[in-house]
Amino acid sequence: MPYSGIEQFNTAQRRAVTHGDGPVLVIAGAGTGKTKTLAGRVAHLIAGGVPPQRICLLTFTRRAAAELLRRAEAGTSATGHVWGGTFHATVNRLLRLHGRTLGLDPDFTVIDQADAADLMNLIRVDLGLSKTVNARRFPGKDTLAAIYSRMVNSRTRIDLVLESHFPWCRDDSDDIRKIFEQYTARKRAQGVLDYDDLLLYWKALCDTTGAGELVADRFDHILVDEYQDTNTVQAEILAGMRRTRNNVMVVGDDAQAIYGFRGATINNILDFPDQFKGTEIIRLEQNYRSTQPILDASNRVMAHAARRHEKQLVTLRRGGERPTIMTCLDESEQSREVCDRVLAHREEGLQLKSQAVLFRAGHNSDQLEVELSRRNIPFVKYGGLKFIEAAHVKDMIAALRMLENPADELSWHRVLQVIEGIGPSTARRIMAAIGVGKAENDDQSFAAASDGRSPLRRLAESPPSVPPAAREQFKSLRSVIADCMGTPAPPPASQVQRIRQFYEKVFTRLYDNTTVRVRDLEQLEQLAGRYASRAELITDLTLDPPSSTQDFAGDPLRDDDYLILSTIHSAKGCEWDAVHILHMADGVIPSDMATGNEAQVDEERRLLYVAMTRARTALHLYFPLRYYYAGRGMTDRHTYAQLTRFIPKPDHDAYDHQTASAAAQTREAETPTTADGTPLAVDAILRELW
DNA sequence: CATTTATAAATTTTT
DNA sequence: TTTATAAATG
Repeated sequence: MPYSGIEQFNTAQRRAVTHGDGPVLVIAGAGTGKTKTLAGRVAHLIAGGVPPQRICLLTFTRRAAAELLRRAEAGTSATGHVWGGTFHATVNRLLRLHGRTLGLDPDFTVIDQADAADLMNLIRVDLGLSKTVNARRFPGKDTLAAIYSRMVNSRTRIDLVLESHFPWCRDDSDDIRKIFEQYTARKRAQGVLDYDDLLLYWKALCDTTGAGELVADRFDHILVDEYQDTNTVQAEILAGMRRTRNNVMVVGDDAQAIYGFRGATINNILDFPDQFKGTEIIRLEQNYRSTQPILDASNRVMAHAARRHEKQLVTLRRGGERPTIMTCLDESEQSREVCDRVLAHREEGLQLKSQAVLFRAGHNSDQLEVELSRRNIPFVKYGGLKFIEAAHVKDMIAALRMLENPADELSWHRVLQVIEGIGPSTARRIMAAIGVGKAENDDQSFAAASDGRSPLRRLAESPPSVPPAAREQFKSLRSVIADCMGTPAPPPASQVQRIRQFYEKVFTRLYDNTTVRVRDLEQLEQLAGRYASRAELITDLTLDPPSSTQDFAGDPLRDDDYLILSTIHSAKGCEWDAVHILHMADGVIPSDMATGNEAQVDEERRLLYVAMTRARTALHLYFPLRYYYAGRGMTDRHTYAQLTRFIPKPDHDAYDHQTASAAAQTREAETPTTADGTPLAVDAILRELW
């Protein structure tokens, strides 16, 4: 039975949708209907008789997967069981089924990057590497996690990674190696997997005789979205999954590769035809999203890239305004201008929801958020500070994970220290006494604590002594654990509730604005109500966390109109009628931290390209002239910024240049025009005081 | 001796 | 906003 909606696709899209067997590489420029094509492909396969559960659709984010499946469903009747999601979420499911063949306990728990960093830090302290020596500090935990992740994901030797991306850590390579050794050993011993492990285990699974074929044969078709942002391990996984069957479609755009920092490599796209013999290459170059002036400006940004990109997108959308570059005096004027323009667009009939403000780094929108709140303009921020990163949420997840996986050193370490009177060393002592953590590797002291009982039983039956101040709370923690471990175990929501009650007493001492935090945990409790098992709840919270409290169903804001604020990275794959891009200053874009080599600068350039090509009809770039030195206290010391190097003089005719009022006035003030030559900068001086 | 409190310093993007 | 060190406290 042919797929019915085929007439809605152009020729190239149709080739992709109706492609038969064998490998396909789809090069899909920005706004060329990539999502629609992928969804159509899935619908076509199902209509052609492929059982949905034999299709695996790998996407970059969970949001992308949900959107794709929603659209695919619109084309057919039954798509409920397509395996869709991120690489990480997919392998999580696979490992619960097949992990045992790798010697992996299927009850493993997963830690995110922040947890990984915390574990690194734990080891760093153990090894005595956390101290400052000769005014030099050992790399921080986030740096360590970043080095490790890049090393694994690009499968590059540590020396090379340090040399090319973390040159300031070169001298510490021996100690870094020691930390990594311990890190992997402890994870292994404790049944804990980090994000990178998930991918490695998938690859290992593919390489295992028997299990490898079994897993690969689950799927008739594998489709991968955003292939330009996959890393070496992911490419190896794909190869491993397609050793015998070669039905595979990858979709991507080399001009939109923006995840190099995560080990992604453009070689995956370039080498795909070599890796899979007989690959058909399809190019989608017809843009349906943006007006011509917006595309012109975007194409010219890319034209200066060191590595040339073959395609120049063309659009059918004639007419339209040139993008504007709005020069502002400083960041606060930028915030006011953005608000003014957003509201002006709304007057013209564009909903707030169809507009977005994009920026390089999460904190770039801080001032704007204040201004938006002041003017009562509702907004939702993507990719900023996340729900899951809040300390009190981490506390809750640590407690749940400790119950689920009592060997998990990291969680015990966190939970125990919540109690007044228990700090790092008492926590360590307790953990050693019940047989958690480092003791596992240290046969001497472990032998003393090792009597075959689990840490939880030991805690219940022979509790270690604690300082007097901690006794009461320690007792109540033990009773929480007992309640949650009862048989049958209470449902996840009840466990969350029980833990929350314990934390409520503790939070007043630890944090301020306790009420807000407790409310967050109440929402978490509601979320837990949708889960039958604690394991599933924990995994979802780690692999697919609610991006903010607004993500919870039933939030009144959901139905309202609100402006989107997003980092450029998180805006990937999205589109809006009007797009506002903040901080077009050199040093922000490209980021000062990413100008080390040409490859890094090029990635920043692609980042700007991605941001600009999100716009359908209106594109506004904002450029603050002045940047004040960050620091506390009142200081008006500032530097003057340069417009981003990605828009050089010869390209200025692609934009409409405007100057915000205060900036214009300052410009006048800097060229004295009064008769007596007195600078008329009084107003400007006063203004700077605000 | 261990914990808590206070103070000074630091750099981005995310599954 | 987090994080290492020093001083204060139990």
